[in-house]
Amino acid sequence: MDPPRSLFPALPPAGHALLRLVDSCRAPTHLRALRAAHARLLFLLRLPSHPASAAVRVKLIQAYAACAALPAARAVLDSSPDRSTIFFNVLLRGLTAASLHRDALLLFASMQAQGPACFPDHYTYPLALKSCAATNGLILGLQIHSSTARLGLDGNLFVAHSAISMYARCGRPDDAYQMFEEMQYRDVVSWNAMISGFAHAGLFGRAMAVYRELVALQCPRPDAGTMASILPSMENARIEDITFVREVFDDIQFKGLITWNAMLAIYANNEMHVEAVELFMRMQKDGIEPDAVTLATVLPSCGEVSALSLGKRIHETIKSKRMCSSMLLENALMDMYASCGCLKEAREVFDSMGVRDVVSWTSIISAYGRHGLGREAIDLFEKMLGQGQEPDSIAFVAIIAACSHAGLLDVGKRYFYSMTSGYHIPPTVEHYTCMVDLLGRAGCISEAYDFIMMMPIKPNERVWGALLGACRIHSNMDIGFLAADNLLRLAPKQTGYYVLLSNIYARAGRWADVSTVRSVMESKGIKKLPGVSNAELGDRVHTFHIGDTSHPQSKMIYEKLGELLQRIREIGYNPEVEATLHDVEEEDREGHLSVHSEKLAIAFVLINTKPGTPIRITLNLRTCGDCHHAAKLISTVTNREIILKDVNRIHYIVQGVCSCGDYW
DNA sequence: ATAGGGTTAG
Repeated sequence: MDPPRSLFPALPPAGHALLRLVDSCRAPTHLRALRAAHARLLFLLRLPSHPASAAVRVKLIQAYAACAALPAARAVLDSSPDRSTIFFNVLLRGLTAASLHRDALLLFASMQAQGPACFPDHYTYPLALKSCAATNGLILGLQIHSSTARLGLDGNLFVAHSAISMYARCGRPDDAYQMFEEMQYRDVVSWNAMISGFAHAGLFGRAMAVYRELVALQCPRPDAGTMASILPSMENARIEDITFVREVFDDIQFKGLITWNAMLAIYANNEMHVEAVELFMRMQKDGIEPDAVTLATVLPSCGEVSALSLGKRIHETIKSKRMCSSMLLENALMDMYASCGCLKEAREVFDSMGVRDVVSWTSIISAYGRHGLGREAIDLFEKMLGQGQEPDSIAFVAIIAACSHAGLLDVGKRYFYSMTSGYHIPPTVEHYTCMVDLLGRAGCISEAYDFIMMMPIKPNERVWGALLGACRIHSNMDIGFLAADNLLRLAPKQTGYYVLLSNIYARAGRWADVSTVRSVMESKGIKKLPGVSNAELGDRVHTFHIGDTSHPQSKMIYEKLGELLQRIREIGYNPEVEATLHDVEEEDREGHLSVHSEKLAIAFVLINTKPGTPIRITLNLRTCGDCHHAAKLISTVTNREIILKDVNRIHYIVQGVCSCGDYW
């Protein structure tokens, strides 16, 4: 579409064509074309004297900013004799879009001195307030907000919304809410600003309350922005809130990409990976074209439910749309493949990458680590250093965890100590947890305990949990009880710890402590996370719970499982009653063990696939010793590879041998 | 010719 004639009175046809070209320059790769068009415009119009000059310059500033060439955009502004507020507004927009908020605020501050033609207006203030919010600049934000009031601009919705957002993000959520309540007229963005404001202030409950109030009002209607605004409040959300948001989502008439992407992210952030995958499938059925954000959101969920064929289809989509230049997607692909046990494919993605960042390296290092291939992880870490890529805090978590999974005690320790000595990266509680794990699994229980005692930060539940797990493996009850008591005192949120605690105490006959565990769980309202296994078949993910009989093929699955258990008993399987991590009544133990969700999922895949097809299962807990043993023997008698991803690592089982070396 | 809320990895 041509720009309005009135703004470009004396522009020849060639000028219009050039302006269209300028408008189409929206990415750094278009910069050459933009410079060329700029040069030809200069020649054609003999800028700056041409009557259309101002409007052309505004377009040039906009285009340079969109191409991330901010100095060039600035140069156009500086060289304009006829500059006015709008020039500054456009450049400000470019700076805020590039997150250059300090530069934006400096530019804003310079406007006043340029004279009345360049005074900030109702377009300028929202941008300036946004930069205050992003830089936590409450004082400046207050000053700017009071300027808008002096100029009578505070009734402008754009100004009001950016002020609400600024207050909420600068630690004044109550002031934000007061402004919101005092507004004469509110549109949907007013509500969205308040919802996201509370979210960014960490007040998730208040964000949800405002969200529910908006929905109850029926007017204005929630939109894509509403979905995106509630998203950050929905980490570990209550299931009724998620269901509620889903209903709102279903009611949104014209769902754009952001609406879909936000709903996908809500599922993905709440461990509802099957729902995320199903929503993605529905999205495709409805003919909505996914973008890079969609795919980066759904790929981790594919990994979490072993949806390898969907993951591969997404990979094909990425290739066919030439999205592969996006590092974000390549990194997500590596993780998806690794979670599905496809180390080779993960490595192929890594090797094919033109540019790699620390996230890419960390992804491939942790892929090897999760597979128990510590040596390869170390080689890659060293290669990363050799190529001049600086490791960061998370890269060290990955390499120390890799050493831990492979039992490489000394190397792991060396990496831990090199963090502070070589890289000035202070270890976080994550690193300490990995170290306790590393020491504990290697059998250095008392060293691990001393390590915790000397930690400069307060050990959390994961640290004590790692020690307790190690004590269980190595049957060190003295330190085990110390760890257990500390863990119990922290009233951990992860339910798996209660099972671990309960078992430890029960094994020692400390029944009083067993009932304390139960009462702590009850008083904190902690419900056991039910064990769930997932397996993909065709274009669906099938889910199994412990003792599940709801699957249509349930009868066949149990028959198959009975047959399998019979066959593996013949080659030495004996249910490890004591090793169960699921707490069940004593007399029911052996019966219960046979129906752990991972066993059901294995039987299900065996029934429905051709001989030799690998069996990919994911489990949302740590696999228990009994299922691990059974899976190894099943892999032998059925001649199948079993790839079991649990919360901690990947068990790649071939002919009765697991990649974890029975050490997990 | 310009402005508000908002989605993506280790």
